[in-house]
Amino acid sequence: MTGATIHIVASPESWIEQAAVDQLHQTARLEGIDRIVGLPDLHAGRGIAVGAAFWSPSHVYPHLVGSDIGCGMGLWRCAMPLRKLRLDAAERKLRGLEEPWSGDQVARLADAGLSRDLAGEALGTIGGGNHFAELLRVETLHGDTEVDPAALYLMVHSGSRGLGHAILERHLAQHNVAGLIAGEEACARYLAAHDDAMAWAVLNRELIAKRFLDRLGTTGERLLDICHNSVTPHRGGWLHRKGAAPADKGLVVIPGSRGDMTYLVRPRQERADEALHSLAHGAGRKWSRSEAKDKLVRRFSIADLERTKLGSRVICEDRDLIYEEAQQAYKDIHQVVRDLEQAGLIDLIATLRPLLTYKTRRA
DNA sequence: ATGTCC
Repeated sequence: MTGATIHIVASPESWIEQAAVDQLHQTARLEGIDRIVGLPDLHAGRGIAVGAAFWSPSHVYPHLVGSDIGCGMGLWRCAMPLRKLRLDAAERKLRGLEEPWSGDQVARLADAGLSRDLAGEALGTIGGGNHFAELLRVETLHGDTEVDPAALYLMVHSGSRGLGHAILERHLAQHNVAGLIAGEEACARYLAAHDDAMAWAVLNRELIAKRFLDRLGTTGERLLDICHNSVTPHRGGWLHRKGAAPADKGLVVIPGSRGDMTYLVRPRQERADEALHSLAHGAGRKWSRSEAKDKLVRRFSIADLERTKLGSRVICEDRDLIYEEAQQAYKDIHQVVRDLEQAGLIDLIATLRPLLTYKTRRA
């Protein structure tokens, strides 16, 4: 009945909070959950640990995916070379990304195979929490790679905004946290809505990147887009990823906190199954939002946090949010990536340095 | 996380 195996990918040097491990054990009791993997960025969430993958041969559990269905990372190589970037000018030009996108939503939705009913004010906007759009440059190349060190890069972290939230709310109102049986109609309905939210989130990141690059007077080429909140068919069952990047969808970016490095990595396949074909999706929280605010508000001014230890800039005019999302609230990304490397799950391609992060101009 | 809760 409670036979799920739990495997945590983390070296003894990595600190994993007990509350998160306890949450994995709670989730292991759900009917039909066979295997659980915690990644090195594992941390406690609201009931469900973040940085984990859950496999079931028989059940789909929407609350294991959470409300931000399709949330993930996109990475673009900008047409504008790094040497042309003027940070002061860029900072002035970057504003208004919270406003609704005035382009042809219906056409873009149709291209993505989505109904015009999914148009709305949130499409093309970053949102709150840990979401951002960030300019980066190559810090280090690891071995032979086609990554261009003279290029400027844009990374976008966002999701399905109110759409995924509404899909989960609708499910919970009917079923609470009971699982859906694969093959039954209610399950198919959820999965159809989930897949729409995933496609919507991919389009959202695309539009955010387009708007961001428009303001800088340039264009970009998308190098990758990966979702870290999803449930997908896997080996005859269902693989839920809650803050876990897929290791079977090509290159992956693993972002540090704003103010630390981001890694571009290539998943290795030999031992991928041990980690349920999943990778860490970032540094992982060390402190909850409220802890971060309490600890940091006495030590740092807003101006302090608008410049990071790497000298990058953070545009975040929401003063609660800039404390909640400060780099100090996150674990060490270098250790997280070392753990994945040691576990034989990745090869490093490049380390990317943040230059400017846009979160919100909404005060 | 949230066309977000006070």
